[in-house]
Amino acid sequence: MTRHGESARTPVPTLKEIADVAGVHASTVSRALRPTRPGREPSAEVRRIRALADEMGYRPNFIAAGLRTQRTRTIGVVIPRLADGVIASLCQAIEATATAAGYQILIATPPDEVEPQLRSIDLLQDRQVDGLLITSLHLGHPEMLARMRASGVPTLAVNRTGNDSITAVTADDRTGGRLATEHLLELGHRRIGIIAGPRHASTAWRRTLGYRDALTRAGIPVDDQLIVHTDFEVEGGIAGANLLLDLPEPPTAIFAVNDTAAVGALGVARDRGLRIPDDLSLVGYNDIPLVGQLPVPLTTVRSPAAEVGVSAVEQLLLGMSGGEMSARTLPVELIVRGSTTGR
Amino acid sequence: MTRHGESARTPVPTLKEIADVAGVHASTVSRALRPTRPGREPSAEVRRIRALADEMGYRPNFIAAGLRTQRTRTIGVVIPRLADGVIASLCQAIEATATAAGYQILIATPPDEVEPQLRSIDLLQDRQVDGLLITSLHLGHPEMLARMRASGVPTLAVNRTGNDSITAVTADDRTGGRLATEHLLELGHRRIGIIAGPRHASTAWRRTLGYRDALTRAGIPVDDQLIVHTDFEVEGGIAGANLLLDLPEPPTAIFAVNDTAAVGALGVARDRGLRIPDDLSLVGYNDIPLVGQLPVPLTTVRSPAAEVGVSAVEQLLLGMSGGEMSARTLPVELIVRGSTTGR
DNA sequence: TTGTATGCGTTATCAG
DNA sequence: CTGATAACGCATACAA
Repeated sequence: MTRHGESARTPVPTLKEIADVAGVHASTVSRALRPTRPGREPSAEVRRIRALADEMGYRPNFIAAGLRTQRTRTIGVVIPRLADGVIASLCQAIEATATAAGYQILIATPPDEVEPQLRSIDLLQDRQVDGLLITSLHLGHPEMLARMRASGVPTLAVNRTGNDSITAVTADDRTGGRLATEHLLELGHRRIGIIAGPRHASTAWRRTLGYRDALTRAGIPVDDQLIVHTDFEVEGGIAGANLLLDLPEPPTAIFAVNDTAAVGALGVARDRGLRIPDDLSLVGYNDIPLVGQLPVPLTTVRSPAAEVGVSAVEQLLLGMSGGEMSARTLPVELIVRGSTTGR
Repeated sequence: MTRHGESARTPVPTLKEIADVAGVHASTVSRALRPTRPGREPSAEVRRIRALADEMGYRPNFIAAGLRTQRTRTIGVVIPRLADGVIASLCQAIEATATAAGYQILIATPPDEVEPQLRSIDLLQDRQVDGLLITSLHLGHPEMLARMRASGVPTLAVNRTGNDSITAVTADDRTGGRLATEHLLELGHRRIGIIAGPRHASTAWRRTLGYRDALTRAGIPVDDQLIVHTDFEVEGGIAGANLLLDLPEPPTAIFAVNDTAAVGALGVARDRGLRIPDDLSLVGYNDIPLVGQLPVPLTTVRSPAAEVGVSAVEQLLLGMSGGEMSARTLPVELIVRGSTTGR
């Protein structure tokens, strides 16, 4: 009877078992199995051992190797809201880049609150990850930094910024927010509402900062009534749009800081009999694949989620090999489609 | 200088270091730190040791413990197409359930091809995962089964079925496909096209099977021209809809086996000047949050992605504790909205 | 190049 | 209940 209670399993052989069959010492097998230095031919003995290991179905035990070398070839990823398509794209890019570099990723996708996220960091560190990627919404939280520092594991913020003391790879959200708003201003809109996402999410507030930038540059005073905070989901878009459109002096255009919320706003417009873009202009953010195919395709800002993931892993790999990680801010692009028009 | 080249890090203390300070043996610390049996008070000595460990910032090393116990408290998840929102929801549910049970998840999201997926399975097994969840599209592939058997690790198919020899937790895709098609039949449609997804994806072909079921029951011969295979993305929906609508005798209704493809079809309808639902009825699949908010909200089938994830982890936990895993097929629900009408 | 010995941090077994 | 010891599987410093 085996540990898990199954019956017949072919046990994976260990180095020692290979060695016994080969008539050499385990350490010899260990050495024979490690990659030959480039340019050098493996000796006949090495080839023999490798063939035997292969035949016996040898597979290295990463746990044992990790204990010995103090390197697990594992990257921890703390990534709340994984169910969101944009976040998932980011995650897939992280995984692909890590895998290509010989790393695996250990994922935690805790709720959007500080405590669970701290627990996630601890758990990943307990598993001796070689590096840590964090897309938390609460990076500014002091305890967060303390935890990240504690273990000395190279840690990088992805898609978010917190404190300056942690290196971050993000998209240029502030510019994105400004581009979206400037586009509406150029079309002649003067009352522009913004569905601004959660207060504690740096992506959201940086896009909102860009919105403020644009208005300020245009000499238009910022009306705080026009800034509504909600969540990133469809429901948030619905709630936000209703708040804005119920104002005594409602906006003629709405900028939602993500596409999902923009679609929620779309539903509200539909229910109120407002035509897009004639009665209301709408701008989203992220350019998720769906929004280009809507009956009225959505004007939006394309944010390079996959590139952010790739770049983050690259920086982290650098950090893990003793180098200095540097912050990256990747460019975004305004995609003008049919949901915005002049007035 | 530490391994990774940083300077000042507070090294995490080991059991031995705690023991030295406490003036006891490491094994005593180990025992003191494991949970007291419920109902029993921890002794004064145990409390003293725990307080000291806490004060010194002790964190258990899972790698070392795993080597010793042969249990890593890790579940491997092979989950292609993670960038898809539905898959990501499934993944998040898996993670949450696993975390709640004290497990972490190691993720691989390989491309939709056999070879990379086999590699993913091997890599996860090399890391001594205690159990394996696989949402591969290629579960039928013989090599796939061989690999899954090889290590004796409890393995479960999620969201897919392959061969009967592997236990699976899925949604009832066949019924879903039938419900969608029956709805269109009841509305009077007789030429119903289906954007049927990839041939090798069991979810897709089971939904297609349900489509065939419905037609057969209604005594309507299946016209193979009306079944077009594409991918799961927006682009697939566009290509599929174009193929169908270019037929000499085009369908009056289209059933897309996922919402994303349905939105692609929506774009095609828009470009061709076809009104939904008057000129063309459209049914999707999954009920992603967006589609309820479209100008014409989409009729679709709600598939319980999160529940599938939860149930899969529950079954796997059962299997890992020596029990017998059993197959689950979770119910789906037709959601009728505005994109379908009679003719 | 090969074998020997040691240790990574933990837990299980055994004797006291 | 505690301490000592061994072992998990591997990698490496050192000696041969």
